[in-house]
Parts: sequence; structure tokens; C-alpha cells
Amino acid sequence: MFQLQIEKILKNSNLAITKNRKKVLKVFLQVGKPLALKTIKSSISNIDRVTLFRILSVFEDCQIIHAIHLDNGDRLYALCNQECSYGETHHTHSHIHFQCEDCSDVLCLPVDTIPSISIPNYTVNSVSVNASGLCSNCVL
Amino acid sequence: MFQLQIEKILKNSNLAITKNRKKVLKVFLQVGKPLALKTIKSSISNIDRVTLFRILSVFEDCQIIHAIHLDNGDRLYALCNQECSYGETHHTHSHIHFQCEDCSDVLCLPVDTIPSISIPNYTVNSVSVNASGLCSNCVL
DNA sequence: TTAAGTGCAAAATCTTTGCAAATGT
DNA sequence: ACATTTGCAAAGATTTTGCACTTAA
Repeated sequence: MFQLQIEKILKNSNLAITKNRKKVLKVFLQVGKPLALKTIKSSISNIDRVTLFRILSVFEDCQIIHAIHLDNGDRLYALCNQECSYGETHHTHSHIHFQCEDCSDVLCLPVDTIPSISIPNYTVNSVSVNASGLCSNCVL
Repeated sequence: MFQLQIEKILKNSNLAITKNRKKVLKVFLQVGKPLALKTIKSSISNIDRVTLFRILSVFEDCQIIHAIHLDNGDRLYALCNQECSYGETHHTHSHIHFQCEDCSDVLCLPVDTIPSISIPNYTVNSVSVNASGLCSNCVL
């Protein structure tokens, strides 16, 4: 499962298709939500910490994933989707990241939900929003 | 300068009034904007790294300061003000944090600027916004 | 005086770097 | 075959912990 998609992602960025990179992408695709380094590490048998750092770093450079910094300082990684980019030159992450206070899951919400803000005498170029509350599962 | 204010802050939280704590608070009051640990450290002569960690930790617990996590992962500390709290039990940091792309300064903007967001099937309890662009100094 | 805060040493994490061996194209 | 990726060791950086000494109340 996901094999074709995984190879396509790597090829699109001209990255060699290696076992470890495939494993990492598989985790992202399977879980389908932002993940902490620890979670990724423990989801993959026998992957070296350093290798994982390097893979995540390359993926970030290639805009396959992006890092999310939550208000509590935790760092998560999430697959980029089409909404991450617009145009050729621009790559923005004006996401809303929502963390559930109950299950702790984090969700990247579509960008069109983002409120615009304006501040007198300031030029606002990008806005990112971190929200928390209860997700649709836990609100029930 | 600031001596009375500093002692008041510490007394309000029932913290002992020590040289180091006063030094740290003085830096915050003098600079008047969010600061990185390094900046605080280098602003104070001969303060031990560990001591500083512990002071910041206590201040955070007492809600004298709060930590700000920027989208790039940098962590800054800022003095809390009245807007940080509402009611007795609640302490919220629904701030807007604005970072200038030119001078890198970070500013905590008043909470009333915060846009409300709503997500279908979700309960949103708090929202924090990280914006970037040009501050009033650099926009000129 | 006695409870709390501080400084130093050292441990525990987390992240990066260098290099030889393994793998992908 | 050749360039890239990987794993290990080790260096750096950051944060935490333990404990004796100092300071504030």
C-alpha cells in the first residue's frame, strides 16, 4: 500500500528511493496526521536516529514535509499537501494547526480558513494560527 | 529604576526577593519585549545558566512570564501583563505574536485583536496567532 | 535559624558532524 | 562504477538533576 505514491513523491523531488525514506513516508501516509520525531522513530524498526534526522531534514528542504511548532514547544512534522504551495516561487505554511486538548492529536486545517489580521503601521506578510480545543472525535 | 515594580511582582507571587531574580526582571522591564534565553543570559553579568533556567521556570509557573514559541522553533520569554489572565482560574495566552522579518523583534499584541475562528464539529477553546512581516520601525 | 535560592559538576537529552561501509542508479 | 545514503562514534548544544554552600526572611 502507498508504494506508488511514495515513489512518486521521492521522484518528484529527485531523491533516491531508499528503504529508509520509503519507511518514513509510509508512516506519514498511514497515520495521516502530524507526528513527533519520537513517534516516527518508534514506528520504524531499527532506524538510526541520525538517519531519521537527515531524512526529515531533506524532506523539509524538498518541501515534502514541514515542521510544526506548537505553543508548548513540541515539534511535529506533517506531510505537505498542495495547499502548502501556490505559484512556483512561493511556499507558504499559513496553516491552522489545531491540537485537541483531550487526545493531543494535531490537525492541519485547510488554509482558506485563515483569518486575515491587520495591525496599524505594520505590514503583515504571513499569519499562522495555533488553535486548541476538542476535535470532532473528542467533542462527542 | 523599576525597583519598586520588581519587588511588587515578586511579592505578589510570594517569591523571595533575590539579586538574580531582580536582575532578570529588570532586563525584561528595561527591554520591554520578548527575549531569548541567550539574550537574557548575556544581559546579566555572571549569572549561572542553571540558575537562569530555574528562575525562568519559576517565573513561568507563577505566570510572571510566558514562553513564546515562534514558527521557526525559537523560544522567547515575555512578561505577562493583565491581559494574560481573566478571572481567577483562567490564564490564557491568546496572544498575537508578531515577528519582524527585518529586525527580528517580536511583539506581543493586545488580545482583542485576535480573530475568532470556528471549525465545523470542533470546539475551539483558544487561538494563538503568529504573524510576521514588517514592524512599524522597519516598514518606513 | 531555617527554609529557599544559587553555583558547580555531572548526567541526560537532543542535534550535528565526520567518515567508512552499504546501497541506489 | 559512481554518487548518494546509511550507521556508528563522537562532538556540540541544550536542559535537567544532585548536592554543598550561600542568602533571604
